[in-house]
Amino acid sequence: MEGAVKLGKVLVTSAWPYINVIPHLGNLVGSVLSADVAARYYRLRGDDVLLVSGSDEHGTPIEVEALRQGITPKELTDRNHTRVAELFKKWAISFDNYTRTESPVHREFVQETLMKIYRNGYIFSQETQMLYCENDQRFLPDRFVEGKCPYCGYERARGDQCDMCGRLLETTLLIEPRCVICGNSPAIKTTRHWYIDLSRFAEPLTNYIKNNQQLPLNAKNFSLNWIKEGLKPRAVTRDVAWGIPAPFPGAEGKTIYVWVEAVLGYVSATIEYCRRIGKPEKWREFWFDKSAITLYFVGKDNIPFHTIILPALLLATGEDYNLPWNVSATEFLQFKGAKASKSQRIGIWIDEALELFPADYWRFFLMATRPETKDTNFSWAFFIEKINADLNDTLGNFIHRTLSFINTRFNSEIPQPQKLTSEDEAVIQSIQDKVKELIHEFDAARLQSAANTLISMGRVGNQYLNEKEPWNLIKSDQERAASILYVAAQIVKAIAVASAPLMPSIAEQLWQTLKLPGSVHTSKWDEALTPLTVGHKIAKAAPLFRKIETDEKKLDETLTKLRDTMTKHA
RNA sequence: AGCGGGGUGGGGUAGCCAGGAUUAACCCGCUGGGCUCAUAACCCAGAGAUCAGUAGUUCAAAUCUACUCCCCGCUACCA
Repeated sequence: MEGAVKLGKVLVTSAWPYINVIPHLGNLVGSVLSADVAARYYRLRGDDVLLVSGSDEHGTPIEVEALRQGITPKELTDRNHTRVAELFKKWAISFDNYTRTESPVHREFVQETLMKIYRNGYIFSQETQMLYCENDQRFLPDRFVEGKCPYCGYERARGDQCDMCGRLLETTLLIEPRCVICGNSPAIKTTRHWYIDLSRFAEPLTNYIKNNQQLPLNAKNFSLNWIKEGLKPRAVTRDVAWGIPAPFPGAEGKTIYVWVEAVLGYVSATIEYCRRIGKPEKWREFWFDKSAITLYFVGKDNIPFHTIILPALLLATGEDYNLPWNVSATEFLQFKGAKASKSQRIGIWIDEALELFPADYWRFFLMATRPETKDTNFSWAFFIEKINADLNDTLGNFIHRTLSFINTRFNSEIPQPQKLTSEDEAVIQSIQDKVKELIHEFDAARLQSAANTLISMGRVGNQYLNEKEPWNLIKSDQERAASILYVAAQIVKAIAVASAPLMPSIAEQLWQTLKLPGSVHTSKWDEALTPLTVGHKIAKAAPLFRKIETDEKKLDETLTKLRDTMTKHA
């Protein structure tokens, strides 16, 4: 059997979380979680899948946060990386490699690749003027400078934009500028930086984006527009101590811009994984084999880094890398109408969420509300609705009424059906159609629809049982009742497989209740449509979900309390 | 300001890029009915939307075009 089917290569990646803080649900939904759902789906399809990502840990905001806490940047990111990696495990994110930008493999790969691009003549250096804080001995990115807006007089305008009047600013125009870190007035200082000349890739990038059939509309339009407006050279170096040293001649003391290294991390993480499993050359299958699929899950704020910067870097190596096959870009998950903000306590963080409800509840909910075409809004009311009505009442109840019926009336054995009627066949057909629908949705990264389709399988089951009333038939026509439950049991099995990408532990629990061999996660998608054998004994069913009995107000209070105790421990 | 995305029954969403094979779909809620196997869960029927507005293209527009209003994001050194 082995080797009979050529497996598809699928590299699934997620934008690298920037770990100055723990991610919130909005960070998770479009990137890491979506990537995991997709990866789990492709594994079930039988593809050779690699899910990689890592912590993005360099740059000014990390340095500043470390300074605030009185520790070194490395101490900060060691701690946060460990914490975030643990949390992703609890969220059941099935990374093959969750690495970090401090990884030696990554550092070496970034430096080598940039030197390659440099030797190919796409990188030049140029002097520029930047604000410098003498007190902190640090160059200040625009957003680390505040001052009075020259247009509206707002006292806390940032160096790049005034939040009050919305105007874009030249940092040097700020009245009474001050360093956000220490409050002193910054000076203007000349410095040299290295730039990649993106404009030289305008044509290949345009062709690539136009011809990419998978790319969602938001990513496509945004990217084409960027190119149309004219690609400008982009600095690949920063005057920051905490980062990967720039390898260019004369660039001593400079580090690589975090986004440039983060996107190259997709490659380095693949290399690192393949070395670890003892197949150091295997990474090329994912990055150069033209039949391989590379799938990126990102939030809309970093579309250009994946549709323009990364492809440009890959093209600039001259090595025929695979460019992103799809960049699934989500809009934002808002919280009660506002953007998540740690300081204003708006939002829910991924550590807190798990203290309140099981990971699978969140996973399902987040996919069901995944902001695929527009921003969506988190509210407890909607969360409760999804968990109670969809998971518990529709899906969970169907599974439970079916299995417990088999437990009590058929001695926990899959009953022997008679010849199935056309109505029975129609229901089975309907479930097969749902499974096919799921395949289309997962293939197109339409994960929100997939969550709905999964629930609709429960609806089909509930309708079927209500219509056939096996609880009455069992009194008059035991054999007919047996047929009904046989069919219902097949639907349950299909649900067990189909729910695996979205709710891995619930799916596994169901798989074990059905007493099927091994794990649902090592089985195959086709199992969804393979019937349970007659006489097969199942375990005693227990409800898979519990209804949420509290209300919005109580949940908010619980969260606030939780937050206070967690802060104390931190 | 420029650019991108969005505005769809009371609430939440899909459909729009490739206009019509639908009476504008789905979930929640609401009204009425049914069922009692199941976690007071389930099922059926019904009310409720001229798809932000205006003008246009077309035999045909939620879908394409133009303009207007409102919300979100980005604007290249925040990451």
